[in-house]
Amino acid sequence: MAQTTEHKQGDRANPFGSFRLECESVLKAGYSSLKKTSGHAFPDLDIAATLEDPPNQTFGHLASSLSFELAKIQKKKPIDVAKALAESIGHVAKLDLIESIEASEPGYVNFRANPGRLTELTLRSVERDGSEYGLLKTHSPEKTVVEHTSANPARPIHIGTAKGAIFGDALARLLAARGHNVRTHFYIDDTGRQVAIMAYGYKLLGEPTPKGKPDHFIGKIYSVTATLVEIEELKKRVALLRQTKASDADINAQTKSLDEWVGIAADLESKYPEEFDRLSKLISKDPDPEKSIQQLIQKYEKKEPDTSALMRRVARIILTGFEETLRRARIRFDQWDWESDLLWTGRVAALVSQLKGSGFTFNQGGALELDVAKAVEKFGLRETLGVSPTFEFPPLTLLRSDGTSLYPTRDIAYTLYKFESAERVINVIGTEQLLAQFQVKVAFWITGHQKEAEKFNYFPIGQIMLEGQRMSARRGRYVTFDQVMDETLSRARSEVDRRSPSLPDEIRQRTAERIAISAVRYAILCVEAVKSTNFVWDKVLNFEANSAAFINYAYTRSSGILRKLGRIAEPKTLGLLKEPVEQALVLELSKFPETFANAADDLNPTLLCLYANLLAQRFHEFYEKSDISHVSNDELKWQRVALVLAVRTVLKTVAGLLGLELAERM
RNA sequence: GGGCCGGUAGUCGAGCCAGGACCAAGACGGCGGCCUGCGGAGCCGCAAAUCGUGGGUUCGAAUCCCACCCGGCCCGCCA
Repeated sequence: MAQTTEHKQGDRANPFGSFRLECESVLKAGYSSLKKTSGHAFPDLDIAATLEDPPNQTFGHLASSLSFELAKIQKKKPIDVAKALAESIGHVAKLDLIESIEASEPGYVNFRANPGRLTELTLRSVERDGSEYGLLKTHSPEKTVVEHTSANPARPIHIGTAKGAIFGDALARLLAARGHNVRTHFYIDDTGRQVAIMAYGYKLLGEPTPKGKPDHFIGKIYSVTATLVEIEELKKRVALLRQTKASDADINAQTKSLDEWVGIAADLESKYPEEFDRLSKLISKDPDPEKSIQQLIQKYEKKEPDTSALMRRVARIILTGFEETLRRARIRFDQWDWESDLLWTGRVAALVSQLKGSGFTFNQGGALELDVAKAVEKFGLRETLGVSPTFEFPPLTLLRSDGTSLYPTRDIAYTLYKFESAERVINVIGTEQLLAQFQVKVAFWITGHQKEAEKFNYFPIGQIMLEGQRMSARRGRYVTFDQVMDETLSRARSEVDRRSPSLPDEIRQRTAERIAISAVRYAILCVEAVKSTNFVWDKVLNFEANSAAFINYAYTRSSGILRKLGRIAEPKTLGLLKEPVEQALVLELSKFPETFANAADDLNPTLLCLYANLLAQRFHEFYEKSDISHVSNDELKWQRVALVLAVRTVLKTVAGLLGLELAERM
C-alpha cells in the first residue's frame, strides 16, 4: 500500500504527487457520491492509503483497493463495487492528469495518467527547478545534529567504521536537501584506554615524526604497544594465579589467552620488526606499564598540563590521517567534539550530580549505579522504547569506585551537549550499541529531558564481516578504508586507460578517482544500513549494472549525445514522446520528488540508490531503442533532447545526495 | 537465562513498518542473442525461489500475531 505524500512543498513541483493527489480527490468524490446513493452506513476510511503501485503498467499508474473494503460492508463482490465506484467518479470529476479510470478484476480501480500532461508537467518542472527539482522542502525544518564515524583515534578507519561514515554523510546530505539545518559531528573518544596506550607507546619511542600516513603510522605503534602490554599483564596474572593455587580452569583460561596474544605478537613482529623490537625493549624496562597507562588516563581527566599536551598532540596526528581519508571519500564534518572537553567543562560532573539527586542511583561497592529498570517502570517507558515486557534493563555503572567516569556516562553528557545546539539528534552507530542507546534515553527521562528523548534517533549500522568473522584490528583481521579506496582506484584507473586511451593522463586520473569513490560509496549504500554483510571485493569493484559506474555511464552517454549535437534548440511542445521507453523514463522522473521525500523522512538513503539505478536502467533502455542525433524530424529531436537533459539533471541531483561524483567521460 | 536484529533463486539483495492483482523487482554468476549512424562499463532473451519451519488472523499473508529453528549482536567498575 502506498503512502501519502504531500502534493507541493514550497513551490517545488511534484508531478507524480500531483497525479496521486488528483486520484485521491476524485476517489473521495466518488466515494461520497456512492455513500449518498447507498443505503449502507459507510465508515470513514483512509482513502489515500488505499492507493498503491500496480504491478505493471497494463493496470495504469496507481490503483485503489478501496472496493475490497466497501465490498465487506455492502456484501457485494469487489469487482461490482469497483465498477460502481469508477462510474460514479466519471460523473463527478473533471480530469486533468488522469487519463482514464477503470475497474479491473478482482476489484481494483485503476488510474492511468495522461501521458501528454504528465510528460509536459514533468519535463517543464525539471527544466524550471533545475538542480532543485524534486528536493521538496519539509514543513517543519529542524536543527539537526548527525553524529557519525567517531572512530577511536588509535588506528586507521576500517571498512566497518567507513560504513557508518558513508551512511552518516549521506543522511546529512539528504536531510539538508529536505530543508533541515544539519550539522555533522565527530566524537573524539580520547579519554579512554586506547588513546592512553597509544600515547604511552608514542612517548616511549621519543615522539617520532610519522613516516607515511599518520594514522597508519600511529596505528602501528598502538597495535604493538597494546599487544606487549597485554602480554605483560597476562604473564603477571598467570604467575599470581599459580602462587595463590587457583583452580586449573582459571589458570588454563588465562594461559590460553596468553598464547593467543603471543601469536598476535609474532605476527606484529614479522610485520613491523623495527617498532616491535624497540617497543619491546622499552616496555620491559617499565616496572609497571599498566600503572603508567592508568596514570596517563587519570592525569588527562584532571587536565594535567604535560599529559594533556601529549595526549592531544598524538590524537591530533591520528586525526590528520582521518581527515585525509574522509576528505578522499567526500565526507566532511562541521564539528569535532573532544570527549575530554566534556570532563574539563564539568558537564559530566553536573550530569552525575543531577542523576544522584534523582533517586534512581545506588551505591555498589563504592561505584555509583543508575537503576535503569526502576526508571523504565516509573515512567512507563517500555512502549515508548518499543521493547517487550520481559526486556531486561541492567543497572548502568556511572562512576567507578575510584570516582572516574565511564564511557556511557560521558555519552549521556555528550548527547545532552548536542541538544544544546539542536532540536533533533541522530546517532549513527553500530547495532551492538542498542542497549547503550536505550540507557541514554532513559537517563534523559530521569533528568527531565523527555522532549529531547523523543527527538533522539538511533540509526543502527550492521557490521561488515571479513570472511564471516568480525573484524579485529588487533588481530590484523581487517581492511582499512584507505585500502579499499586504493584498490578500487587502481582498478578504475586501468579500466579508464583501457577504454579511453585518448584522454589526457590528468583527466583519466581524475575520472578514475570519481568512479572509484562513487563505487565504494554506492556499494555500501545500496544495501540497507542495519543488515550485517560480508565484505566482498567483487562487490566494491563491480562496475556493471547496479553500481555507481552503471549510473555514471548513463550520464556519460547523455554527455556524448549533447557533445555530438553541439547546439541545442527548445522544442515547441513535448507531445511526441510517445514511445514506451520514453514514457517509462518520464514516469521515473516524475516519481523522483516523492522518492526523495520518503528517503529523507524515513532516513533511508538506500531508497535513492535503488532509484538512481532504476533511472539509469530506463535511460540505457531508451538509449538503445531511440535515435536522437540522427532523427530527421527536428521537433522530435529537440523533444528527445529535453528528455535527455531532464535525466541528466535528476541523475546529478541523486548522485549529489548520495555523495557520488559523476564524470562526463569515463 | 533475558533481549535486539536479520533469514527472500547457486550468490547478493528490493518488497515487510502502512496485507491486495506476488504464478515475488533488480543484480552477480550460468546459457543464448545484439555494434556499416549517439561510447558494448550497454541492450534483448532463457533457466533458476518450499519467501527459515509450523500454526493462527483475514475474502486475501513474503508482509500482521504466536511458537520454534538458524545466523549476528548485546546484557562489564571496556569503549
